[in-house]
Amino acid sequence: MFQCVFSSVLQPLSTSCLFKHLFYHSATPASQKQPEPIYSKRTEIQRQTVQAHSVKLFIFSALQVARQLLLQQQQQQQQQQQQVSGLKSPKRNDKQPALQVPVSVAMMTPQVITPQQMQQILQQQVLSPQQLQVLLQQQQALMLQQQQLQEFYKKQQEQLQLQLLQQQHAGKQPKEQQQVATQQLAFQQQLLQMQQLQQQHLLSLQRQGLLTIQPGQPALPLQPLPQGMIPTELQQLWKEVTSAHTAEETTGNNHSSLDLTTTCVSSSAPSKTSLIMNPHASTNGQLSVHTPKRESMSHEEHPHSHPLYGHGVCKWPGCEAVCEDFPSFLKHLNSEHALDDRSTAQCRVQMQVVQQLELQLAKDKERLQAMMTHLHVKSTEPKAAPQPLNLVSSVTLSKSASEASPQSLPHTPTTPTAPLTPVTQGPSVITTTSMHTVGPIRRRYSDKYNVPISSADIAQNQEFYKNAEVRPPFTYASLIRQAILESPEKQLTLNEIYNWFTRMFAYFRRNAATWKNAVRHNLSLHKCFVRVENVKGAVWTVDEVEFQKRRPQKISGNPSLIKNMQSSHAYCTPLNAALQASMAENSIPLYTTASMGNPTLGNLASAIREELNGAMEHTNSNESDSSPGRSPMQAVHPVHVKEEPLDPEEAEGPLSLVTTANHSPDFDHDRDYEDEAVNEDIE
DNA sequence: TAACACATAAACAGCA
DNA sequence: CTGCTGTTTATGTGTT
Repeated sequence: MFQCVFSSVLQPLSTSCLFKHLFYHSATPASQKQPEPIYSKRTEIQRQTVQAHSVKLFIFSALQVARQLLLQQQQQQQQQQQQVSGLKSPKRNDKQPALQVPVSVAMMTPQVITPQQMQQILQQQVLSPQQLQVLLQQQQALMLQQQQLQEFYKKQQEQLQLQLLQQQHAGKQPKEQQQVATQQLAFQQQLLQMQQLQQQHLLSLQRQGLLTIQPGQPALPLQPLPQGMIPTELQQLWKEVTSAHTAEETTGNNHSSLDLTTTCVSSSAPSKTSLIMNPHASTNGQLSVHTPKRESMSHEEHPHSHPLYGHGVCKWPGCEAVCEDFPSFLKHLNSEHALDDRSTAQCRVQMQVVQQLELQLAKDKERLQAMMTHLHVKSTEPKAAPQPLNLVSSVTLSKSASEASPQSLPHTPTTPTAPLTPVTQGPSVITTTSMHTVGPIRRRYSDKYNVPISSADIAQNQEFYKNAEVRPPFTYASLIRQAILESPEKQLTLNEIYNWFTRMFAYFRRNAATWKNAVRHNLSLHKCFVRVENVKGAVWTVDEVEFQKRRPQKISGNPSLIKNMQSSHAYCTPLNAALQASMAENSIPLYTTASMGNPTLGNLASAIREELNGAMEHTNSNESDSSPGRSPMQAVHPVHVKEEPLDPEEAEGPLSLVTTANHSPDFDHDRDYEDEAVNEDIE
């Protein structure tokens, strides 16, 4: 369960409802402005962590030259002192007596060799002087790390104190604590990663035989951060620390021998957090070759490669503000996408989208593997580039992989918003939120090769297309038909079709003029769309006969596949079941009849049946020259034939299957339906 | 290369 | 006049 954190709403939400709910907040103005965008802050967090790490190693490298065995005693003394003082900075104890946020001592405990262990090692006399030196050097590095951590944490404590006081005066609402829980998690994760890094070092020492840990000694006291920290303060802390570490960056940036990204991904940390921390890591589970530091530096050196900026347009989800240059984009980013309720919620939505995509990708990969195994096809799935999920994507991959695969990295300068880019719809349709879907670029492919699958694809990726600004790989005609068929009365006004587009596809929430024009154009152009005059206006219906007529060219290849489909004697029910199973398996929350007031699944299933029938019908006609005009809907999906005279030019005799049922005088029902759907969405 | 399907842009008309 | 709706034409791209 989630809770909507918008200022006007505090509403418990399920995961699926959250998407819908948040969408209707998209117009909510930013309630408060803070200077730093979330993504930048995350990047800063990563960068600072790595930088701190690098600096520590650099300092250590400089120091180690002068260190000799004499350091043993000093180090032991140092450790003993720390143990006595509870490993807390004395200054912090002095400064934070009352309001100090509890800090886990264990978290601050370095994974260093205890004096007992050191003594043990020395007593064992099993180490050569060189080994001892190495050990001591490593130990020293850890000590430095630890000191850095302590200082860092102390600084945070101080800042936190200040922020607490400020907040008490400002009287901020407590729900803000939830709004930036993501940042808190990220911060905790970074600290945990630091710990794990130390842990890895310790383990490596163990592997080298340089260190033996006593059985009773907890080797890996990994403990989470206390939950007492207030995220808003952490934001400020990070900012402070960021500025404080800027000097270090200039000195230590050449010594980043340790990459926290590795720790980030290889650790058992939840991938969710990993994604938060490293948006550039491939969601495919592959490691990004870019360290966070390089990433942020690249942003500084090549500002136009900002993942949220491209083609002069802000790429923030749901935003398409035109920014002429990068500074204006930064200004826009800071002003419009500051750390406020909306941005945080959008960020969460994005996280959910990515999570869902990952889940789906994993499952579909598994499925693909099983299919390939079953079909005895050698798996050509490369491990370097994520493959598209569906067959539609696979079809397009051969053509578009070279240009689209870089889209899996947000670094690419090419950016979404195809309609804004007049050149092609090729790589531009992929957004940073849709790294997996490299494929569905050319809608016509899907329409031509996989019409039966496309509807299932719509259903299967419904949530995806609703939230990710990816161009759906379906033609306008298919989408319009889908919209009309999903309506309870199989008829929609133009405006309702518009609403369906925007509701079902995030992609169509921008560049309205373009796609609306295309919708109108398609409605007028294709005979399969029939305009029906009504008392209160005109509605559009689908003439299935005409729609099927334009099908023969669509499924042109792979007759064996179609034959296989035909051979399935009762394909409808299994398909429907498979569809539902697939949805359930992928844990994709779907509209249900109950939640939508709109039997989407049923309509989709019937649409699939229809399209399958249509495909096979035309295959039959191709093969056996059977009558092409007969609509499969007559057998599978009977509809009510309205006798009311239609447009005489469009009506095609008694076979016209225009679904104009229930033309009640009170035609406001359709508008009500829209509103109902919206309400259902919110709930 | 031609035919076709499709997307996109745009002009235009009718109407509220 | 403006905006919406609907029609039509032109153009470019990709596929067969």
